[in-house]
Amino acid sequence: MEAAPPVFIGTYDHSVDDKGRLAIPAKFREGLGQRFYATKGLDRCLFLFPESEWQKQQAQLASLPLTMRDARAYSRLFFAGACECELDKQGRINIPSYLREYAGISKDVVVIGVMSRVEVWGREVWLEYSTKAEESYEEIAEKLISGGGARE
Amino acid sequence: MEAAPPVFIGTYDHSVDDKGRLAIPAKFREGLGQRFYATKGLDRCLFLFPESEWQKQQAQLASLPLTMRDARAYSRLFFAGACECELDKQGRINIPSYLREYAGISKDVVVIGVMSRVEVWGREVWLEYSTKAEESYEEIAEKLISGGGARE
DNA sequence: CCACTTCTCCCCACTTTTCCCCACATTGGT
DNA sequence: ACCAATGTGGGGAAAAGTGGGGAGAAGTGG
Repeated sequence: MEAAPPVFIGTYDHSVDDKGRLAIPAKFREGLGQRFYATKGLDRCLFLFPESEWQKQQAQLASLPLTMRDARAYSRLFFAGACECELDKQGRINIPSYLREYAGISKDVVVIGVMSRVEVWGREVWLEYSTKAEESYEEIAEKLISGGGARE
Repeated sequence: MEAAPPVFIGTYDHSVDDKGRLAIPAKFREGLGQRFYATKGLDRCLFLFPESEWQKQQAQLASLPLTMRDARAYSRLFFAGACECELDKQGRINIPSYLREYAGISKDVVVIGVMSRVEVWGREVWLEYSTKAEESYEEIAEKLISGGGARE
């Protein structure tokens, strides 16, 4: 049993082969475990959650009132888009076609660690997103770091 | 046990070899520890944080909500741009290619100590930056000091 | 109900990259 | 001038990423 929640960091360029298989970066394998969950993420990427984190997300969504239109819509996409993944002997998973389409994944993908989750992006989608985001990176950084940073 | 946070100072000219390895200045090794973290810093340089300092940054970002677009973008860049580093027997680390590209590092680098963190610069980038900064050194000083605070 | 096609999964093999170790060059101090 | 410590380079073992073939399961049509 591992009580400490895994922290995923780093960027990895990988590729999906003709059979729809994607090798999970070795550094993420231990944290994700043998069996984990993939679903439609925000901003046209895929989220990969380890079992424990998946439970959390699930619990969080379950607490939303059924009456909220947006909550319903989000839950539907989140769960309908989900998929249980299992690593094969080479450390790869199969990404179902509907997830590949959602994320615009054909061959070249970027796998990134974002704290408690792993994200999978189509290469071009990621380049566009990250380029745009970098523009405001320093701006936000200054706010966050000077705001609540070293002191306090 | 060293409770006192390390203070890094000084400038060192080092080089990255063909395999992407960079020798950490001996004076920084104790302060950084055997295992530490590298991230995309501000102004096109890399930050190296000792474990404790990294934890602080991480904790700060963990509290940001997933629902905020800007927060998501920042978390992604921060964690995707991060990397766990470990000193080899010669006191070197491996700098992943995406970090080298970000900082414009090819061979000649400058490693500087800035209080609680260590920074790694591409040589040319550093020369340009420091030259420019030196010109306005006094100017900046006046702003900071007479202003009475860091912001505005 | 049976035969065929299709898809999935598992295993093996190859290529590339990463990591670890040893050896040399250079610097600074005694 | 010698020794010690630091910075630099390279070679070899191990691991990671990638690709392809074949057995088995599932879906389809006769």
